[in-house]
Amino acid sequence: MATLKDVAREAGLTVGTVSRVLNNRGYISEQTREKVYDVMKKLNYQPNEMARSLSKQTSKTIGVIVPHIVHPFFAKVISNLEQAAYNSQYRILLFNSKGKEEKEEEYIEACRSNRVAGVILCSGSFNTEKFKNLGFPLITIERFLDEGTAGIECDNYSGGVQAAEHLISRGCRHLLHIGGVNEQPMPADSRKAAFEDVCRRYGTEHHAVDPGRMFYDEMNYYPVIRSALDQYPQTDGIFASSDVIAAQAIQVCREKNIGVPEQMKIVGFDDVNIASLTSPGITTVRQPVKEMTEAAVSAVARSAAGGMVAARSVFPVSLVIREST
Amino acid sequence: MATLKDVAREAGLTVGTVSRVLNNRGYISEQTREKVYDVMKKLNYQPNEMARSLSKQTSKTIGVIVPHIVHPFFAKVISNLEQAAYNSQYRILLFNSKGKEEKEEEYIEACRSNRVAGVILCSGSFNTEKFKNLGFPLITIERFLDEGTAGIECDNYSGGVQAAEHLISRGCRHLLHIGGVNEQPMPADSRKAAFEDVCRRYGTEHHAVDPGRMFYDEMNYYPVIRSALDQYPQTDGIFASSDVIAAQAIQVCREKNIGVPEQMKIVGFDDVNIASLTSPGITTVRQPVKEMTEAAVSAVARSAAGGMVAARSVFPVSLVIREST
DNA sequence: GAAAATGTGTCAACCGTTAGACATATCGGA
DNA sequence: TCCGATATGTCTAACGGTTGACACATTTTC
Repeated sequence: MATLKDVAREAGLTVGTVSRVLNNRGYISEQTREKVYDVMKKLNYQPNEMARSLSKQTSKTIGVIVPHIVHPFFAKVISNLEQAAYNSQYRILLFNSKGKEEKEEEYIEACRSNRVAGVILCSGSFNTEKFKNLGFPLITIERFLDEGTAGIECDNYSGGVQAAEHLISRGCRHLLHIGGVNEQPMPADSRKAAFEDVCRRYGTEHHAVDPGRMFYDEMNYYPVIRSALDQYPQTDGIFASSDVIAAQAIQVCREKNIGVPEQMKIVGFDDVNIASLTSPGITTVRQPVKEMTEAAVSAVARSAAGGMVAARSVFPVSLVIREST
Repeated sequence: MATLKDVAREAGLTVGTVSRVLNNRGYISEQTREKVYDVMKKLNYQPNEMARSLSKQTSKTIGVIVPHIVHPFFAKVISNLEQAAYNSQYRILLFNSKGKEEKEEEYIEACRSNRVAGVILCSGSFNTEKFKNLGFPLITIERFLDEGTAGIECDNYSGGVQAAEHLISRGCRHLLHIGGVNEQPMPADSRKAAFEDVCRRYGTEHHAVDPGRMFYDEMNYYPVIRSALDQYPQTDGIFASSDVIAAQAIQVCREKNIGVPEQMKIVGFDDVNIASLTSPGITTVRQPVKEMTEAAVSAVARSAAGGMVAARSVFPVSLVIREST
């Protein structure tokens, strides 16, 4: 593959000069500039990012670590991160930790080896010691981390409040919360806390169940939902902590001949596209994923440029009302 | 961040020696080896992959270009590629072309700049000129490309045959095929061809509809499905070219009070996890994504090592019978 | 007991690019 | 006339690692 040196030779210049036109450094005559561009095109030259990064001591790559790729929420996060990265001329190196701490650490090390500009961590493990002195910013999305440079979350508590109040205002009197899969404290826990606070405030009967970690990979929440509905048969409103769970709750209701929304109202969380594709469409708490991922990428960019970033950013959520309530 | 030089100094050796223990090259005494490892741990040393790649003239990174991240099939492909890459010590640089040719080309150039070991292309555009003389292997998944080093597909034709014969053997007499989103010729087209061949052979009445590209991003096939069922009301069997479409077809049937599988039998394609999570579960043609992605990664690895790889590999599919038929 | 094989380690060139130091040359102004 | 600003370009030391060439012991083999 052609190198700067080849371009320089072909253009009758030195590498220094060519590098200057490439990086818009110093003074270069229009004539020289054009000459260089011509030759680059002719030789089908592409700068070697490795060499560039090595020399500049920083790369245009962002490490993204997620616990799951197939789950719609994370797929949406990844997709939006890719878009945001692209807009800022970054690339993403994708890692799937599968929620395992060892893999997460291993991937952080891989990022370090690749001298990424920063890491965006959406994963759920916990070993905070390993995250010190990494040499690059560590941005988290929906995840607590003292050592992180910046934490980005949605307003989970407000989301929980909106969901619960909505169900109550729709006439539900026996509420059920179905939680996520996390074992460690997560920002998302506030959803449940808010739900319980609201129920207590209104004096509404409520229960909560939590799928264990075992369901994480498979996204199969049916057993929990079925057993929860068997245990609390009078339930007339469900607040599910994700749209995937909500979608499955709809199916379970169908099995049991419980009409949604007539006999059972269901609110999800996230607003991923299955929420609008089920029937009935799912009323859900929308996370502004686009804004959150843009904030994450721009935090990396700013931090890489030596700038300051907010230690914690909380994005507002909004209730999207569809047919399930 | 600590460098090889730091490690060497601290261990009282030269960089050459330290590099040797790192790469298991030449003879090194157990004592020296241990000393080096101790110092590396002490200094929290991580080799600089940039420098390494630059020197070795090859990287441990694979570029992955997909047209969609949120679509369950591609999410599954990405997830499996990441796993396969991890197993072979590769990392993946993820790009979302959104099916746009310009972006695809841009991303191929980005891969070239990053001196990837190879590119795995699942995207759908067409400009074959640009893909010549890249300097690295170009592996495609479910995609035709003359210039590619290797093409990996599933046996789409056989899948179509199995789906159609299954529907007919279950007693369907008025079949409908709902196609995918591609505008250009794709391996997946054989699904439809097979379906039509089988129907003709059995003398079964059949029709086919194709969603345009417009549905690509949104994965919203409802309008096509609804209008197809309005147009062909006697339909009693659907072969959908993806599980996402099949899942939506089930919903449409529910809307229209058509019992699945009693009045309408539905077969999907891919076997992504929504297929087993809908109710009824979707009978579908299973693509061996794990094997296909492993083949793709190992093709990159082998090709990077100067080896030969099959120009075209076709993987067998199998019918997974669930409740929708 | 010399040649060959096995160990152990050093040295320096090279990978492709960047960027600061350093020539020159031109030109307007004091 | 000399000075500093403006333009244009060259040279070379990094960046962090790899690797072949080479030096020197020590052991084995015939």
